[in-house]
Amino acid sequence: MLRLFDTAAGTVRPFEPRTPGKVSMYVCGPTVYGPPHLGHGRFSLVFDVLRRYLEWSGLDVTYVSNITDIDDKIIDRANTEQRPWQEITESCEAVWYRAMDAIGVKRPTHDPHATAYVEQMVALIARLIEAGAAYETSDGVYFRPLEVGDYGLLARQDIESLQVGARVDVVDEKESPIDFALWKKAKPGEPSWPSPWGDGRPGWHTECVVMSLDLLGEGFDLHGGGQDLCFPHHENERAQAVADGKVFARHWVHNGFVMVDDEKMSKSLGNFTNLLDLIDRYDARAYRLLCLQSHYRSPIDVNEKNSAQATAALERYDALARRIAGLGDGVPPDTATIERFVGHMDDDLNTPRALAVIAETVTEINRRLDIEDIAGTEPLAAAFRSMLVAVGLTVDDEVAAVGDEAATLCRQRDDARAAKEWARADEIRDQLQAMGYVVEDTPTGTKVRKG
RNA sequence: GGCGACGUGGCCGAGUGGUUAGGCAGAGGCCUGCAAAGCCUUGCACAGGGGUUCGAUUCCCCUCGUCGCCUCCA
Repeated sequence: MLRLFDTAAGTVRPFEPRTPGKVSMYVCGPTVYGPPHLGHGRFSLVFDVLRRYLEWSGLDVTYVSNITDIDDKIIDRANTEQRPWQEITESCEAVWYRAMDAIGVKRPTHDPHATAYVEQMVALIARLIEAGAAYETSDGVYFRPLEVGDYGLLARQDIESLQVGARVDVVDEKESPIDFALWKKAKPGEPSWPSPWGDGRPGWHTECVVMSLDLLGEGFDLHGGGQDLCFPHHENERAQAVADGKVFARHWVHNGFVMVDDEKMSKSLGNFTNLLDLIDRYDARAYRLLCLQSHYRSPIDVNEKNSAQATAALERYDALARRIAGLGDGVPPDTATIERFVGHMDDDLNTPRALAVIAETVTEINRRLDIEDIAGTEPLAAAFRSMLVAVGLTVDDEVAAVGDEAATLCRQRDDARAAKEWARADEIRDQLQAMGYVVEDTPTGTKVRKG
């Protein structure tokens, strides 16, 4: 059984879905005002791995991840660029999904947009006012965290220290510095929606409360995001749900931060924090492998060296995939291997350990193939493929189609080698390498692939 | 000021009170016509100082260092 760290409990505990066999998870998605960065990439990959692993385990997963398309930053950008804000949100969303597709993140089951939920948000805010958890001021509606008994649960701080530490400017009409806006009354020129408190727009955190409960229902299984979302975002979502008398998420999962090399290095790295740049420079799978190589709750450092290392590691998987093409199809995966893998994955998603099992399996398969133990290889090959599916890693087992010219050279080289004309064979190899191919001799003749 | 995380061999990164993580890179060997791929072998590792213990990298305390959060950040 899967055990996961739960931020609210502060400890690893069993992950028990509300309905056996089904999992409902909500992962806070992007605010669409700019290109996705490495942090977006990490949380997307971490929760994609979790989702795939659950599905691989036979569970039916409903995965909801929102698109926040109402936000001050969107409005700012629209004003700065003199463009309609919808144009910004639409183009950013397109870029977002392009990046997600590139790194192999499955599309969510539902991707609710904040703009489609304004009415429900207004209704929630009205109920919160009625319940005494929120109050209207001249510029909006504010929430009173002090009304929520266990406020600070996710932040792991008590409410007093939150008040003492609050760095926000105290707005005159706010009762407490920790109160936050649920509704912002519109200023001239701002996009707005009607409400009992005048035209305006939703404030903070409300959209996720409404959308998660609408699509997943009360007491949904898991709510996730980056560690920076613990507070204030998730804390405030939870506070609103609690104040509304709702049972909210049963399990809170947060992934660690992404570090990029310090300023000294970043100069040479350029705009390295942009996810699209990373994909551009390295194998698109490399970032997933990097994320898998460290535990999801640890910080990871992304830099050129790590990315290059991950890319090199992928080649080993690809090489094996080519070697076992056609082997092990329809054969049950090796039980002992899968059990070890599952044991590590179930242990709070210990992907580094799980990856070690995969690496050991690769070695074992190669060893058996070296001695032509095909029968012994097949269950391991099946296990290898299965484990990759579980973590969402793809391998390239295609011997890439090569041009006619290269194919001809391969045949000529085979002829030369058969005739033991080594100088001629080496010459042709040099030629192929100059064309950008990696040349390998195999029992079935010269094989080339793009290096 | 408050809360929290972390410091492991050339690099990345798991883990454990006494026994091999794993990957990448390096060295040697096997295989190969030579390579490539693959396999085998190989590396005073656990920030520093105390303490508990028969024994600590692993538990406790302190120090140093790095980092995150404390209301609009994934």
